[in-house]
Amino acid sequence: MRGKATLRDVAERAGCSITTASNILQGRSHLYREDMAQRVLRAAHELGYRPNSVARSLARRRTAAIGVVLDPHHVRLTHNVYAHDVLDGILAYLEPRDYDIRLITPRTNDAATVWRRIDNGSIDGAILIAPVMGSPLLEWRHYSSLPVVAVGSTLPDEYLLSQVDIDNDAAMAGLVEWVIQQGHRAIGFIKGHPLHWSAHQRERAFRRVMMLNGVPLREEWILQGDYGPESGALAASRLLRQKEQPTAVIAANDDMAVGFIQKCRELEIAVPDTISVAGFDDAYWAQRVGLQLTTIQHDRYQVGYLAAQMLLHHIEMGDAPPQRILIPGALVVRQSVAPAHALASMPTLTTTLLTEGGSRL
Amino acid sequence: MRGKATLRDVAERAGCSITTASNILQGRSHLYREDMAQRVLRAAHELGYRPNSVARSLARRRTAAIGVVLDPHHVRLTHNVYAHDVLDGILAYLEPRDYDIRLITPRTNDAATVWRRIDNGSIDGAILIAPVMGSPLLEWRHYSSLPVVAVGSTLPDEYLLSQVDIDNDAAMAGLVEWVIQQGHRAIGFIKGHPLHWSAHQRERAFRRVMMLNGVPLREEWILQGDYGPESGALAASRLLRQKEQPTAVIAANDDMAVGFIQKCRELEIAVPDTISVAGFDDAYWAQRVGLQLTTIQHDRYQVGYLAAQMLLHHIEMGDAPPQRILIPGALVVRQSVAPAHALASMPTLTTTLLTEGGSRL
DNA sequence: GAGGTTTTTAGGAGCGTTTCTATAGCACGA
DNA sequence: TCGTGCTATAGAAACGCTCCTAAAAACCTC
Repeated sequence: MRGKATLRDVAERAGCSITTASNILQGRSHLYREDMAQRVLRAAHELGYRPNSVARSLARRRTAAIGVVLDPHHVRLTHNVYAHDVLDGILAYLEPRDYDIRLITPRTNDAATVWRRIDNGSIDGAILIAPVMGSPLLEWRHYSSLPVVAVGSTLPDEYLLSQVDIDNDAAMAGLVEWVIQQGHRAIGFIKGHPLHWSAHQRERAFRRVMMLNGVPLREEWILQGDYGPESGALAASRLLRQKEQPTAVIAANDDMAVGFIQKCRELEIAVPDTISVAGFDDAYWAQRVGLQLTTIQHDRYQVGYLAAQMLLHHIEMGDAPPQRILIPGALVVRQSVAPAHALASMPTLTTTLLTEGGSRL
Repeated sequence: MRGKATLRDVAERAGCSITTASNILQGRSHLYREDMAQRVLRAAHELGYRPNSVARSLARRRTAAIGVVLDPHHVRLTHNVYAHDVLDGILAYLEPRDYDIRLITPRTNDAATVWRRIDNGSIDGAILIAPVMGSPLLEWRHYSSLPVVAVGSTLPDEYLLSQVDIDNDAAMAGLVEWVIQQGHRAIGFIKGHPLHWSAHQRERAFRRVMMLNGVPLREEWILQGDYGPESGALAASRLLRQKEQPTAVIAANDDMAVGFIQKCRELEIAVPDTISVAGFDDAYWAQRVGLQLTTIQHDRYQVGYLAAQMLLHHIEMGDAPPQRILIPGALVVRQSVAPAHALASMPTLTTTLLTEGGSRL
């Protein structure tokens, strides 16, 4: 019984036409006499009428739903911690605006299948979560004319995709700068996953700031990782086996930094006394485990929130030119990095410094 | 141009009726002559035709979408770690079956609004993520006739909801039993969030097994927590301030156990040498941080997978009676619990023991 | 070559809304 | 008495698809 009452039923019970019922239920009751409006509203209430959103979408040619598309590369949502916070931000923005969210996780690279699942009339626009290099999703403009915003990957302009991301370059630059200021001249780096744009941006910033400060870059101290903690541990065992070793290591993310530190503990190498370690991301779990990781904090929630906002704007405005928002990160100084030559005097308070602001395309 | 070709366009181009095009594109080409089928398929391909899923849903009276509903209580998805794994399992089952997922996060308790958002014809069924006590979602049967499966909360039978959950009772019983077998007779407990069914079930199992084994229950060692790490730390400072202290503490989840251990470290109390600590859940982040937490591992992914399977079954079968699946947990022995009187001989290998199996309603 | 079967194709009524357009009914001034 | 301009309401055509039913075409058979 419930959930099956249709507009026709309401109209019938109120003794009016479907048009009338529709108008009044959409809030246009000023068009009608007071008592008519009351009759319809009451009828709807008595029948427990709920408008069928599918029929409405068809008639309106708008679905009031947006798709959140996970790159096929991120096989499991779980393993993409990034996505959770972003999703929260998206939900927070969209929920009060009565938009629905469709979670789309293509598990194939077959273009026809992927696009049939994404652009089949069921959404008004989409947010792409961290598309990686070579992802079929990057060819969006080629397969779909739906508005779209990419988050978590700062993409080259030629893709013509709107984007919201953290400012990887500026944030990493600030971190490296700071480490150098701590007196370190022998600094290693653990790279992120080679298919992630962010990995390259963070590495590039590292190299640039090192050069600019005249600190020698030693390739044997720049190790490949994949953003996973195990790869950090692996990098540690590789690095610490070398004859000469850096006094500080910057990992492209916290997970690898934690893996690195774990391995150091196993090998009984003191952090930060013997070697300083910095991370990036300010991962939730790394914080509450007493590692006191010096890292870059950034607001993933806000990334999602702004992405949703930008997407709705695109949906309403029709095709606006692609836009890019970069959100600045903040350096969080904890205790995993010590001054290079004054190991005794470590900062005891947790300090937060803003790195330089974001930029716009 | 793209994404706008309609069935009519395809039919026109292939020189046939809409019916014919529809049938062939739905795979019923055996009804037609080979060349007709080819013509239609080619036309569709040339036009880049993609069936409009909204229109299809309306006509078929099935949406091929299910809703994943987060309890309003879990304000942020992020803070509900549980949900991620479950969602992964759901996605894994549903994606290959061409079902869509709608993420629904009601942020209000107003019934009309909540149900207008959930049961408005846009989904064929729903999975409820960990509804808490007093949640409006529990009145599902009262507001909706859609098939539904609850996960993460083992609910009383009277709600008439199908469920998939881990077997909190059996798993906790196994853990407590094991701790007692390690020789502990002075055991404390940190309770989970009072609105979560699981918190009560875990506590009840703790009390029962203690009684059954004739181990004295000391209420001053049974502390209220809320599943968050801070509440574990708080419990630690409360407990460790007492004149008499337990030799082991069981926390209702890992987050609290970790908070507890952190606080112990601060207070320079050795774990497990002075006090043993066990957790529950085998949280991802607790593992890779060197805490070596003895805990209960359970397969949240499978919970999601089975819930999705059960839901689809309900959708296809019409109203089957509510069903309940409880998945057994596994005791993972690491190093945070030491034998009560032989602190030197701790297990060095990580061992996994299955607790007793699940049960069915 | 008429009647009967079977194969192949088309017609058209939904599905539940929205929305454009039309039409009563009525008061008004000219 | 006749438009004119309101206000309050209804009709009906979409939206793009599915699917039940029926018609047309082809193929037999005697």
